Amino acid sequence: MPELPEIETVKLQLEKELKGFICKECEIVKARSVHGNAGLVNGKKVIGVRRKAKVLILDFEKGISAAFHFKMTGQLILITGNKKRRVVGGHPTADFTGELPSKHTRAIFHFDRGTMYFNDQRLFGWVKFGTTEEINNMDFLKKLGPEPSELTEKEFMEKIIKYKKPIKLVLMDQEILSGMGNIYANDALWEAGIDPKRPANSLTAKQLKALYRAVILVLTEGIKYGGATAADAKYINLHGMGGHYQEHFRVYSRVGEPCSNRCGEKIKRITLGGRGTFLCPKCQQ
DNA sequence: TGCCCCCTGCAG
DNA sequence: CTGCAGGGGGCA
Repeated sequence: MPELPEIETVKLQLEKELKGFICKECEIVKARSVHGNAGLVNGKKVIGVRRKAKVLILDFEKGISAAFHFKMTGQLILITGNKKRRVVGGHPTADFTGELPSKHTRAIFHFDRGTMYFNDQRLFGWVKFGTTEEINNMDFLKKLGPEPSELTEKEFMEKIIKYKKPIKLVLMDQEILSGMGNIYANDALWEAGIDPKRPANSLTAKQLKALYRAVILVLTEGIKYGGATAADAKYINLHGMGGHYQEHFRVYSRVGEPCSNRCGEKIKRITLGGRGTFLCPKCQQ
């Protein structure tokens, strides 16, 4: 799923595209993907688009909001009046080019100037409706830790050093630090030359500093390249997909390939916390 | 903190 | 067929 840079990309696009659109009706296709009262947005204008970690929030007039979590396979596809597919976010399924609604469509926003489809193949994602206050105060958002960019180097170091679990799991724990997922955590650890299995509290000050820089670097780069569309290059040319970070993966999904621009060792895949973990066994210690 | 689970679909 | 997928919750 989309991690912070992917959601940020969708946010930036929707901010330009969707502001001022009036939602005539929100149609629920799959009830289990929709929480709260979708009818709240009917007849209301979109006045803002926000992001908190991996959660995308649409603010409507009269104090109404809708929060999306894409989890692994969620996506939004906006088709404007001229039938052009404009804004997409999330998993690279055939839905980007196929008929809409697709079999993965879970909710449809019928706007005065276009239609937006919330698709989610694996049904892990959700959209939650409520008053803006209810959305702002929802448990999921309140439990999130700070995003890396909200911390100074010193604050980052003091926070990370408190945990003894593997550093990669610390980076991915949304209650400690929010926004990073599997791709960027893997790449940041390579960038900093740190073994993902290292207990966080065993890192030296020098390594923590390098990690802070690495985390900020890969997230910034992710946003700059419009996120990562997919690990597999075959998706790159699909219409409407703007992400290019996958062309800059350091180790993520690159098992067996050489540790490029560094030692040339073969990149290895292990499992950590149940997730695929990629590393260079030679230059990550 | 470490497992197992929620789902669907695709590649090997 | 098995294993794997950008997330996260619940359980011991």
